Amino acid sequence: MEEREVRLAKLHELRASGIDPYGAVAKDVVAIGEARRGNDGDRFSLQGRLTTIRQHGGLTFADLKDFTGRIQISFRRDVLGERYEFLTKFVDVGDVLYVKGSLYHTRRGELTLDVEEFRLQSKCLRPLPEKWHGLKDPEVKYRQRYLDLIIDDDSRERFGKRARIIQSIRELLWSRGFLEVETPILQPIPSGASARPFVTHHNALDIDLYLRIAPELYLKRLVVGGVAKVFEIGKNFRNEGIDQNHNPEFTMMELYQSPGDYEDMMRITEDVIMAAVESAGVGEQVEFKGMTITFARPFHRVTFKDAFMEFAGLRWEDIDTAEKALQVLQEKGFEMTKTKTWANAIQKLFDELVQPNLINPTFVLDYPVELSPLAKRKQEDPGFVYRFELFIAGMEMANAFSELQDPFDQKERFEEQMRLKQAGEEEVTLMDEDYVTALEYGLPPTGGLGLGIDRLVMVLTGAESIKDVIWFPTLRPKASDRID
RNA sequence: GGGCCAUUAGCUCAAUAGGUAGAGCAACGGACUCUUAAUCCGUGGGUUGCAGGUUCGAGUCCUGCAUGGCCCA
Repeated sequence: MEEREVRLAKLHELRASGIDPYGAVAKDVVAIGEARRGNDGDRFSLQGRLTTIRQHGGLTFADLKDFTGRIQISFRRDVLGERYEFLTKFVDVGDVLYVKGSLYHTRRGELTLDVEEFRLQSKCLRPLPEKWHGLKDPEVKYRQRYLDLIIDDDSRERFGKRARIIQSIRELLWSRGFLEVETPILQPIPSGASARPFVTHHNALDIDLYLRIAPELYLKRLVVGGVAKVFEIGKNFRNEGIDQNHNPEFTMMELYQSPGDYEDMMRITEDVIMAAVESAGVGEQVEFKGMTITFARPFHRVTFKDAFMEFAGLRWEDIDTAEKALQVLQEKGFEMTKTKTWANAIQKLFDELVQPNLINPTFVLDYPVELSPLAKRKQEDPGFVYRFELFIAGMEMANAFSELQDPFDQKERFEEQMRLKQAGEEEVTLMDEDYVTALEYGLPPTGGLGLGIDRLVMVLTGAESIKDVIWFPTLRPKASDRID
């Protein structure tokens, strides 16, 4: 008889004897983490999942876990009487139990709750993965995250940290007077960034809508409307490949501040990152994929131009035209697949040669206008914009700029993007006329910032794959789970 | 999209050279009132990811497919 059938038989027997294997709600329970702070003699009611059972005749030890921790509990025949037989007959590893009792320390010194009353809160019908070796199959960990969370303490702590990091960012921004908002996820024009969108259809309106690739243009509309300090934490959706740093849906924080500029954004980026570091409970040095990352402000700053010399040994004069940049690309053995523009070439050179070397938090500033259709031109050098990106551990972590205010310049930048699209460029920032109209009403000087939450959590938890910090990462469904 | 690797009991893993699939944990029965990978005695458990092929014989070799991982584009 398979284990599931054994447990099912117990379930039926319980019901036959009038006991509900899915018990009534217990409203007096405290978190296990809280009970662990109690003293000998304190009485607590707990609810948690039984993860191991060690039976010794008339005495049974077991481990009870919830999201806040683990505690040992003990059952004694001389205390429980008939209930003790119920325990040995009907309770299995994996069951969710309600227990009530008092704390003591065992001879070996372990804090333990001696159970006086207990109740089955939910029968577990399937065997749990074995806790000794745990659950290793990454596919199962992602698909059945609940098993991963039950079994793997590291995973549970990692996701706890994720939640705390997000909370720390939210609290920091609230404390500084930023208003938290929600802007459309279903958008008629998926602009605000350059990425391929997901398409969907609204039946009543009979129009295609796109899942947002960025909330940017809507948040800036709010700034036009007078919401001077605003932020949003939420999902963006990009229809691209999946790898260790990319999931099709990922969590972004975007904020806008007016009056503000990219200098302000650098300061607030440091504030946000350092708050996250603190909330994650890691020191200022973090090990990540064999790299040692030091979080110390001020973060290193280097201009886009100078970064090529500092991190790749390339002189700007040797890559400042399409021809020269394409030639260097070829010399270094990289292919140009898309349109052969300077913007593409220089971006590729940066991605391949500079970015992997940006280990400690580094602000790269003053990007070419060709790469930044939404950022404000530098007054003294209009071919470049007041924009920076933050890199940590070779990953793009944040992107920010002084926002482009001029509606005519913005319109021209959009038009240039549409020309590139016509020329075959797949990823462009799409024209949004309604946004240009908003700018005509007047966007005050504004600094804007976008921060990739998942990647930050990766670095702060040592997770090598973005899938390990996303509760339910995108996977190809099994054939039986497709609706087609 | 291309390459490599993996897929065996509920979990973690074995299986010589192609010769009828094993272990630990979990489960089941029993002993045991301070264990924590509890211990001791005993028992059962497999569509070897799926579909074909080669062979007297396939977990093992070949082809295709599926899912995942890593690398590349």
